[in-house]
Amino acid sequence: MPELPEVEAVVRALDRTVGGKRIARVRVLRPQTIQCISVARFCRLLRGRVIGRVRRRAKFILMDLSGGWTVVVHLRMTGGFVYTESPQPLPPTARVLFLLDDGTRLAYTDIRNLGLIRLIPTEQLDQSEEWRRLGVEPLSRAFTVRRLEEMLRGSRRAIKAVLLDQTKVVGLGNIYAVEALHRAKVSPMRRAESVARSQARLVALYEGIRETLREAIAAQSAEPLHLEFIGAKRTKHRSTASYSFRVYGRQGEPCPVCGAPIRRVKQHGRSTYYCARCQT
DNA sequence: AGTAGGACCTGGTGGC
DNA sequence: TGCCACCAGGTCCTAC
Repeated sequence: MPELPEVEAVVRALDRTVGGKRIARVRVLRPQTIQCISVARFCRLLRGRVIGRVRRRAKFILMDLSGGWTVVVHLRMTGGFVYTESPQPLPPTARVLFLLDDGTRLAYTDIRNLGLIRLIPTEQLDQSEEWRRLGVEPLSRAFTVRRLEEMLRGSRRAIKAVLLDQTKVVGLGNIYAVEALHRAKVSPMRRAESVARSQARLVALYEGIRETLREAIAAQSAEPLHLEFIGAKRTKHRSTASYSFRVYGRQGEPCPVCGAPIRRVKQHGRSTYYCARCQT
């Protein structure tokens, strides 16, 4: 589920629901979810702190706390949050509970247990090696056609692989990389350097990335804010309720642009969907 | 510098 | 119904 638009939706929902509340107590149901710090220390350091702003960097969720600490969450594939009044039952996938002093509680849930939570001093965030390596935010002003050109130039990798590389540009995952390429009419298999050489393709891809992400974010925020079910994944088909994909998951269906059947191939072990007629 | 492949985990789906 | 293979939105590691 979670690529940039989904993480952004979770961040906004969290900011509205738990921003400003005080953490009374923390219960860790699955110790391995907490990284880089002991569970005891994690619980002790969180107790009594007030949750300030909730923000996002790349696909990380950052909850700033009073006293200069930040909770860092990465949802990976199946992480999410559930917010409930105290007596209500918890989902079986709850891994960490944040009990708030107004009697509500926030549960971090994760089916596959790939997600992670850390607690680090806010000021140390920017200094970590991992943070430094993160690429540009695609919706920020720092991301320009020029910047895109620089990151593609000289690379013989497939363009899709570069879009998924979080040290280049952050936030795109398998779905939105595929969607952006379709919008830009660029083949996922085309070498990055050859995209860089064509100004038309470059601009189309730049716009494709931004429009795809903007639309997905807009679609998420058009949905009613689920207070009780923030983020968690539960879908029969893989489309988000109000956002349907142009090509992702649509093998064999007609391309929405030209009608040719959408193909599915494996690239680096992951499914790529594209239209062989209009993406070149 | 690349890529392929596997690992981490769990659950859902479709075929037989 | 049971069993099995395969699939999944992320990232990291090792071996070529």
